[in-house]
Amino acid sequence: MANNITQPSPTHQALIDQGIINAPSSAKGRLLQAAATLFKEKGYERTTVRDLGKAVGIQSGSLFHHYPNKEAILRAVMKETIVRNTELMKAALAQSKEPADKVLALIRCELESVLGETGAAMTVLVYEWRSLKEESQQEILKLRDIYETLWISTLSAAKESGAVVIDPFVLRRLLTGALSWTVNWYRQEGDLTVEQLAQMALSLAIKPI
Amino acid sequence: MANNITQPSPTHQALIDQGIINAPSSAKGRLLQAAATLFKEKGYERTTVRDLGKAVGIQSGSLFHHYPNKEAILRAVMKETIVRNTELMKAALAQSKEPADKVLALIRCELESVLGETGAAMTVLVYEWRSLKEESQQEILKLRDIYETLWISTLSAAKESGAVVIDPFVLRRLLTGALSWTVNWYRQEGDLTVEQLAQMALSLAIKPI
Amino acid sequence: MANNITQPSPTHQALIDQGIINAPSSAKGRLLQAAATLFKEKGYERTTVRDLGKAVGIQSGSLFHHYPNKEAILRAVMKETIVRNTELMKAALAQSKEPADKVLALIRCELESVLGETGAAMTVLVYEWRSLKEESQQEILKLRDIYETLWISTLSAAKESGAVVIDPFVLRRLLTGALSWTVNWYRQEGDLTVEQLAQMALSLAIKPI
Amino acid sequence: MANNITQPSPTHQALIDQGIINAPSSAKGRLLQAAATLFKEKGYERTTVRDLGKAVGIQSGSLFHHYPNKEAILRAVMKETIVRNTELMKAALAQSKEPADKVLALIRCELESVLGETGAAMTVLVYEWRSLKEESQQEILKLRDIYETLWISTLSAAKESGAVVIDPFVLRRLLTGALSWTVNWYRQEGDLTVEQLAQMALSLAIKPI
DNA sequence: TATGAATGAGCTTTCATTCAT
DNA sequence: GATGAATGAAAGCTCATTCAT
Repeated sequence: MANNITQPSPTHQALIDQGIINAPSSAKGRLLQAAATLFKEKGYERTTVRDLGKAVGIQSGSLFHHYPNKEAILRAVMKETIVRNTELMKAALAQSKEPADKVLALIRCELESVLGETGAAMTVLVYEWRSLKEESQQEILKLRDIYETLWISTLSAAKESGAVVIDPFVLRRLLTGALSWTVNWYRQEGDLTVEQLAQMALSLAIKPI
Repeated sequence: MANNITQPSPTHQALIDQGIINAPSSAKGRLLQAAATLFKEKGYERTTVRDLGKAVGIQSGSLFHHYPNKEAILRAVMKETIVRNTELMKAALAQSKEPADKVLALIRCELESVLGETGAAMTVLVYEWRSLKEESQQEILKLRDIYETLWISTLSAAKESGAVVIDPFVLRRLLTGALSWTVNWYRQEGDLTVEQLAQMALSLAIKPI
Repeated sequence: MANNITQPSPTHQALIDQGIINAPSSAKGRLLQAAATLFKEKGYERTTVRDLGKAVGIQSGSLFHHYPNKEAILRAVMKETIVRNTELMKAALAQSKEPADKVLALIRCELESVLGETGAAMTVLVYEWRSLKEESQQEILKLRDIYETLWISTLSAAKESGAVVIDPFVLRRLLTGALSWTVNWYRQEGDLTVEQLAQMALSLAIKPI
Repeated sequence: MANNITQPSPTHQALIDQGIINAPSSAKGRLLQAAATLFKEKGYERTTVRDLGKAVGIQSGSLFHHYPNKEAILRAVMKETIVRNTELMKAALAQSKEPADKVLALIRCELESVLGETGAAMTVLVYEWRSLKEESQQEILKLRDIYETLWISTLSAAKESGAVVIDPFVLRRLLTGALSWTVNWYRQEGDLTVEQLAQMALSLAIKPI
C-alpha cells in the first residue's frame, strides 16, 4: 500500500534514504526487527542482550557498537515504528474522501500495522512503555502526538459530518484499546480477514446511515 | 453456567471465609495489594522482592514464608482478582433483566474493576501475563474462562434479542481491549464519570433501538 | 603508641565504639584491610570485586551487602585511614613539648603509618586518589584538611621558634612527598630503623642548632 | 659512569636522529605526548584506547599499527622520558663544577622535568609503574639505574666534600619523593618560581656552610 | 597505513532465594 | 514467623584486540 508512488507523503524508502529509519536489510535494521520480535514475545526485561545478539548472529558486546545501551534499542524500535506508521496513515488518508471512509482507512491501517509484519514493534510500543526512561518517553510522546493528531482530526471531521456520535477523544481511546488488543487474539489463519475485522470495528465507531 | 447467574452470588466476605481469597487486612492480603500496585507501576520484573518487603514492612527474606517465590505472588494477585471479579459480575448480572441492561452491567462492572481500587491488580492481569510460568498461565486461564463465559453468554443473548449486531466473540474481544485500555487514560478527577463512560462504551456495542 | 590511656585524644577503641571506624575483626574491618592490601599491590582498577571477595572469603556479590559499590570500599579505606591517623597524630603531639620534638613526633607518626600495618591503606590514600568520584574526593578532602592543619600548625610554631627556616607550607609538601615515597623503598628488614629514618628526615626539615 | 658526565651530552635532536626517541611532531611522538597526558590525568587503566585514538585523531584500531598493545604505549612513554631526562641531567651536570652546584643542577633538572612540558610523562613514570608487565619493569629499571647512578655519584661526591651529611642513598630517596610529589601541588601561576623551589629543596639537602 | 565492525573475556552490579539464628 | 547475611547465577556493559576491506 505504501509503495503507491502517487501519494504525496514520503515513501518508506524515502524515510530510509533520509536516514530517519534503518533499512530492514541493514545490520541495524535486522537488529531492530529481531528486538521487536523478542521484546514482544518475552518482554523487554526478560530479553537479554545475549538473546538479542544471538538473534542477529553477533556477540552481545557487539550490540553496543550500534546502540549505546539496551534501552536505546527499545527506543529505536518504538521510534521507527511510530514514524513508519505515521507515514502509512498519511498515505492512506490521502486516498479517501468521505469522513467514514477516512475512519475506515485509519482503522484498516492500524490493524494492518498491529497484525502484519510490524505487529511485534507495535505491540512493544504499547506494552513496554514503562521500560523507557522518562526522557525517552518524552521523545516518543512527541512523535506519538503527531500520529494521534491524525486520528483526532479525522474523527472530529466524522463527528461534524454526523457519522460519529460520541466524543472523538473518547472514541479514539476506546478504539486504541480495541485495535491494539487484537494482537492478543487475532489469528491470520482464521476465517476472519483483517478487512472484515476493520469493517466490524468501523461499525462500532460510526452510526449506520 | 447460565443457571448460576440467577443464584445469589457469594459476597466478598464469603470468599474470604472460604479461604479462596485473603482478607485485605491480613498479612497476605496487604502483600497482594502492595504487589498489585507495584507490579502495575513498575512492572513485575522491575519490582524487586525488596520493594515488596518494604511496601509491607518486612524483610525481603520473610516474604518467602508466605509465598514460595516471587512468581507465586504474581499468580496470587491475578487469581484473587479474577475470582473476585467473577463474583462481582455474577452479582451485577443477577440484578438486570433486559439483555441490553445486562451488557451495560458487565461493562460497568469491568470498568469499575479496572478504574477502581482493584485497578492495579486488573492491569497486572492484562500486562504481566508473560511473566507467568506456562503452568501458571494454564491455571489462571481456567479461571479466566469462567469469567469470559459470563460475557459471551450475555452478549449472545443480546445478539439473539437483536441488540447486538456483530459476532459476540469478536465484540467481546474488541470490548476487552477498549475497556482494559481505559486504565491508561481515564482520570477519576476529569469530567467524565465512569457511568458515562460505560454508557458510551455501550453505545458502541449495541444498536440504538 | 595509641593505647596510652593518659593522652587526651580518643583512642582507637573509642573510634570503633563510636562507630566511626570498623573493628579490624569485624566483617567490614577485615574487608577494608584486605581491600587496602589489594589496592596497594595491584591498584584499585586492577583489583576486581572477585579478588576482594576471595580475600575475605565471601562471594563477590556479598560485598554489596556491606558497601553499595566498589568505589565506596575505596572511600571507606581512605576515610578510616585518615581518621585513624589524625587521632594518632593528636596523641603524639600531646606528648611533646618543644617545637622540634613535635616535628619529630609528626614525622615519626607518619612514617609509622606509612611503613607499619596501616601502610597499605596510607599508600592507597596517596596513589588512588583519581579513582574516587569527584564528590568522594571532596568528602575525604575535608578530613585531610584537619590532618594537614595539625602539620601546618606544628611547622609554623617551629618556624617561629627558629627551628625551621623555609616556608611551612612548602616544607610540609616536600615532606609529604619524601615520607610517603618511603613505602616504595624502605624495608623493615634492613639496617635502617624507622626511628633513624625519622631522625634523618628531621635533619632535613630543621636547622641544626 | 662518572667519566661520561664530562662528555658533551647528545642533544635531544641527536636522540631523535638516532631513532632512540620519537620526534614530537611525528605520529608516534604525538601519540606518546597524548598518552602521557591522558595517563597522568585519568590513570593508565581508566584511559581507553579510544581515548588515545581520539586524542591523536585516529581510530582506536589504528593504534595497533604503531604499537602492538596498550601496555607498549605506556612502556614507550616511560622509556622516552627516562632516556630524555638522563640526557638532560648529563648536560646539566657538565655545566657545574662544585659539588653543591651539581646537586642544585640535578634538583633543578628534575623539577623542570616534573613541572614542565614532560611533567605528565614523569608523573606516569612514578604512578603507573604497577601497570607494566614484570618484564617491562625490568627493561625500564635498567634505564632508571643509569639515571639514578648520576644522582648517587653526585650526592656521594657532595657527601665527601662535606656539603651533604646524611647517607646519599637515603637522601636520594627522600628527594625522589619530595620532588616528584611537587606535581601534585606546585602551580606555575603562583608566586613560587621553580628556581626558588629548587633552592629550597637544596637547602634541605645540604648543610649551610 | 587506516578504518570500523566484530570479538570475547571479563568487569561491576543486581537480585531471587536460602538458612542459621 | 521474622531476620539479615550470604549465595550464585545472570544481567548489562566495557574494552583491548583482531582483521577484512
